[in-house]
Amino acid sequence: MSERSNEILDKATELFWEKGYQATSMRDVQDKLDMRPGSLYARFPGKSALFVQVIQHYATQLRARLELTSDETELLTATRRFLSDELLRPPSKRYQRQCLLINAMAERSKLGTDAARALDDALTEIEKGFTTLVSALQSAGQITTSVSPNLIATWLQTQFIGLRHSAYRAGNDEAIHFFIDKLMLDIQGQWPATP
Amino acid sequence: MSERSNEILDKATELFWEKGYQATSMRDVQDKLDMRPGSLYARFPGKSALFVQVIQHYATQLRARLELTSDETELLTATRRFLSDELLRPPSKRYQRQCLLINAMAERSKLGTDAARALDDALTEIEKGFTTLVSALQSAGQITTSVSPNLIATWLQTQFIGLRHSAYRAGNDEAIHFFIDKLMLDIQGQWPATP
DNA sequence: GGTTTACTTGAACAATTGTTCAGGTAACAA
DNA sequence: TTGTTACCTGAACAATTGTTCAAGTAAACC
Repeated sequence: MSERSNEILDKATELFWEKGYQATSMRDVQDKLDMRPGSLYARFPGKSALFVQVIQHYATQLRARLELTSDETELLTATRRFLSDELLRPPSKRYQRQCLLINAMAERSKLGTDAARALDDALTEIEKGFTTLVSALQSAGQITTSVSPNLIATWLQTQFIGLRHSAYRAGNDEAIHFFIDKLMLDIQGQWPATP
Repeated sequence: MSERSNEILDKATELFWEKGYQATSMRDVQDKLDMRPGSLYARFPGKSALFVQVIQHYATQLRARLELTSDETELLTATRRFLSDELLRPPSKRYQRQCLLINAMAERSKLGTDAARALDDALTEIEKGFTTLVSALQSAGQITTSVSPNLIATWLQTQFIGLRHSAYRAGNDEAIHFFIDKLMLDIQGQWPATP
């Protein structure tokens, strides 16, 4: 992957993240990079293929951040810091508080089969990252082992999705801190009987 | 509002809900209703105005369901039933598991100022419904009063958003039941110090 | 020097979009 | 009957979309 291709991917990620898939035109991408259509199509076969690569890049990075969190020693503290970092993106990059993949899910019907597949794979990839974290927490004796790591991981991802929406909409960040605190209590709290 | 206009609104709601705002063309609406453009534009000034009405209709109905829930005597049971009903929409209407408004939020940048405003208002409207429910729960002594009803309502709405995404993606519904059980424990569980 | 390779340009295409409009129809009031 | 109102038809519009392509450029390799 050449330097230029990486630059294209980065700028395209910004656009797709901020505006969505359909709302981002190839001309938007061209303008942001000062490129002509032919140059862009020489590297990426089309809009859909470009989006697939953006999705994969995004999921790989997010999972990497989760794996990094799972390697720390103070796991609960690390978990809290991970959430804070993701949820409290500064005002200049507020759009990043929403999840690119969840945004894409809302437009799933207008994605080609390949992009829809890539989207599903990306969400599964991230779930794996959460599972690693949950397993680490269980091994360290920080949370219950009476519920399977996969199920807790899905629960955690669900919390994460809800919180990202909330963080995007929220007027001030105090409520977000409060919700993170609540989550830290809940994950250590009581769990229902496993189904 | 005439009978025909209501029919238009219903069909348009289905389309916008299932496919999203941009992905739904006025021709889609026309085809679904076997109408010609002029007939449609005689009743609704344009696509954006149609979407505004769909949003308002959607929010009004959802809030009404919350108010109804708040009127029951067994409030915790009613809350659980509300969640089950919303989250476990049958396979034929699976798209309804996602929230129309949250989907619309992902396309916010491509909405006109009027539609964006309507979207914000709709979300506020629903939050009011949650606040009513939480206040009722507090008055009945079912949950803590040490946290303001508004904050718990926002928390509950956050949970609801995450769960709807999860319910849409989930392969089987057992995990969803488990998450609802977990939510019912958490809402009665420990809460952080209020900010 | 000659040839290939990779990249660029800028115009153009076909399809789809939201919307408009001149003219038609049918019911109802005066 | 006459006029009004409300709705409808079907073709057409201008703009935007993703994408293609013939032609040019410039560095790399023989």
